[in-house]
Amino acid sequence: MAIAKKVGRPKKFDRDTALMSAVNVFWLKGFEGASMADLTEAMGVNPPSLYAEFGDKLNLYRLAIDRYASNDACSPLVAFESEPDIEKAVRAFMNEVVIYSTKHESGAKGCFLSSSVATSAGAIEGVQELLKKAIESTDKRLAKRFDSAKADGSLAKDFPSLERARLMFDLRQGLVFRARASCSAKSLKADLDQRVTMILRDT
Amino acid sequence: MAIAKKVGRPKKFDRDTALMSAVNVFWLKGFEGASMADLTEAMGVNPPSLYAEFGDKLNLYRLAIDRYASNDACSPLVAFESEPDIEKAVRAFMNEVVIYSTKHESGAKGCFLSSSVATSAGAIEGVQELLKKAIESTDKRLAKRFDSAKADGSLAKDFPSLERARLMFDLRQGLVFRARASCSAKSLKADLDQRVTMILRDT
DNA sequence: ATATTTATTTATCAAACGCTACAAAATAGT
DNA sequence: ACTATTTTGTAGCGTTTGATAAATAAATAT
Repeated sequence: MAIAKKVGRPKKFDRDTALMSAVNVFWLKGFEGASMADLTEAMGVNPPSLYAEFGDKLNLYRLAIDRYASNDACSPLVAFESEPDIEKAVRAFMNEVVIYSTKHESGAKGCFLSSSVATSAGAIEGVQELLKKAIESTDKRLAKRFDSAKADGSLAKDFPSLERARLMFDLRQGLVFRARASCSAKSLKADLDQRVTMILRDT
Repeated sequence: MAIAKKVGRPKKFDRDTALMSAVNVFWLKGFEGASMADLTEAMGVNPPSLYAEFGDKLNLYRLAIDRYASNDACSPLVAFESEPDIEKAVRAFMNEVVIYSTKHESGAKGCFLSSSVATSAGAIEGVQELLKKAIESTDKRLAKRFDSAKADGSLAKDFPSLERARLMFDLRQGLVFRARASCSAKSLKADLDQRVTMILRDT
């Protein structure tokens, strides 16, 4: 029933595509830095349609954060989860982080949450909570992969999954911050080997 | 000759104090999120005086970034540099990062550069460069302390100072990001011991 | 065909924004 | 005391901003 025909003039835009365009604008310019004119243009949605579909600017922002944070297809996470060998998986994750934060198709550097949304956590209602949830959820998602590796014997039974998940995620923030400051992908990969070892080292 | 009396009505504000107040406002609200009304009020400087002293909003922002980035008194760095024992120094650094990013007197969470300036690096001329310089300078400042420890024999001669400096700084970004999302200081200290070990481990 | 529904388009609105003119006030030099 | 110099305080300038009213267009239902 997803494509059930409705009465009335059809929408000219796809909701999810438009929302992702909004993410890109907010990512590049921040909440206050992104004007409604920027958004309507990038999304291909006129102001009245935008307000009817997404509510006001703040609500659109929250929806954009939610859309981005709950993206199962986040490439570093997918790389980490889909590679069977745990060492290669960790390496693939870090590698994808570098690619993602330096060469995103939208042109925006870094990560939407850590390079852009973080700012608004200081002043905009509800953003802190969204960020916190996203962090906890990512920690858990990373830890789950370590748990799988423990289950199949690739990692020791006492491997501290959650601690190393947090470590991996924190290292990621460092890379992403450097990427936002336009450090080169090459420089970000300098310490990759050592960090993979570090993340997987026995206790 | 610093306090040489000048002709004309004296200024009502101290330049550096006002600049630090501007840092706090930008830290909390971001560049576009901070209005000139917010700034003039927090700084205790009327608009005409502000423009005469600091130029326009963008110039004030650049000055604020520079003031913050070149602060020799940054408490985590000072803690790291002043503690003679290298292990205690690393621990003190991480500990101060947690305190600094969760309990700053201004009420702002995180770090001005990584939680706030990073956003504007996407759209505001010159900010990327300022950020990159601040990162490189901090990497080097941290590495210097490791070099001292190598010189006095506390660390092995082949200890990779710069690599571990980058590691320490990247881990810091992770903590700071969590702090901005209002994670508790206690939760940020959970992995402190393991991370100190990690940073100092022999190659 | 006509009515009903929904979305689009265009043109704006009031409010907030960054910024500045202007006159009063406070200092030092003579 | 008077002049020159500099900063302050107030008020308001022209834009830009987030958001909307009204008319038009495109679909389905009967």
